[in-house]
Amino acid sequence: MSALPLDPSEHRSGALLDHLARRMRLRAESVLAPLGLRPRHLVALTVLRAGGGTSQQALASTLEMDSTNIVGLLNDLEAKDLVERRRSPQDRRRHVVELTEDGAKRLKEAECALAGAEDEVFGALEPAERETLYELLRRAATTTPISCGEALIEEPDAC
Amino acid sequence: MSALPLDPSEHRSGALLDHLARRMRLRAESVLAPLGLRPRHLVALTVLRAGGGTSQQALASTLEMDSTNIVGLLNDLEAKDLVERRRSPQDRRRHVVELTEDGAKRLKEAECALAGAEDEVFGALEPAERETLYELLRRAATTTPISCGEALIEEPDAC
DNA sequence: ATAAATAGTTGGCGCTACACAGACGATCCT
DNA sequence: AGGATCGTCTGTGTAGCGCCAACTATTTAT
Repeated sequence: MSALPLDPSEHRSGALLDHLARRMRLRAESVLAPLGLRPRHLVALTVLRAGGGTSQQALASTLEMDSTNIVGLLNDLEAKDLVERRRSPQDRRRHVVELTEDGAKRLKEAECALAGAEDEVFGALEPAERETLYELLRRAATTTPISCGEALIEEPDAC
Repeated sequence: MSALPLDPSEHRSGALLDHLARRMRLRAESVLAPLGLRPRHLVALTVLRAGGGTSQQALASTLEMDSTNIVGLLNDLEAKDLVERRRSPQDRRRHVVELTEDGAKRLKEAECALAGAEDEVFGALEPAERETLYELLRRAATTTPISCGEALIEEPDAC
């Protein structure tokens, strides 16, 4: 298992990711509608659960969204008491955004409700494989991109 | 490997998938722009490469897009000679859509160009893990959802 | 042979997501 | 005091995309 002729040169996951995300999102939309949530809310809640209390601009950076649009997103979530905005004691300009208990519960409910949708999309994978997939995605998601200096150093562009 | 205490009950990949797909798409857009492509074109080309010659409505079903929008998508690709529409000899109403040589080449170029973007998004994963991820995504993507009767039979909704 | 169904195309309408820009209050840092 | 920063609000523009309707070419069913 050492000198595999592995040539991952063209094994780009981007398009597949896009494709599957779309499939999931389509299903998620209808499943989540009765819960008053949208896919994008789920993403925010998930990030919030993983990251704990973060400022809004940190959230904007993680979500890679414009901060002005984060406002509306959080307004939605706060109106439903799924999220709480508290002023930071250190810097009172900042809002520390945090998941409420209700938010965590609702997130869990939503995830539960999504089981069927995932069964459809990931039907080809066995439970253990899905778990592997989840783990890989989770790890990739919980690291801020570009943060390491890698991208700055090398840019070979030679495939 | 039987009675693992694995509890994947709340390990839903949907949100992570969405999140990472967004990150990739944002980067892909700028990387692909010089090639005259957009993320959605990449998805279509990828599906086409995997699936061989398919009718447009089959493509619409795979991509889970409205068939009227498939037309424009294919117009783009055909205008660039990346894709070919031929009438099916069996059923002359149908268009058999197929990747051209140029299309396959361009797709490969695009994938090559996306290497940097993936390095940013999947920086947390080692090459072998990325390969695993790719393989899981590929398998999940190359099976039509709902096609099996699974989803029709069971709908427990009890988590 | 005639009717009905199907594949693709075109055009238009409308909604949603989002980026972007401008202006504002509150607050921090010099 | 003055400038930078965080969050908020509002408005504008654009892109993706679903959906409806009409039309042609073709197949299939009666």
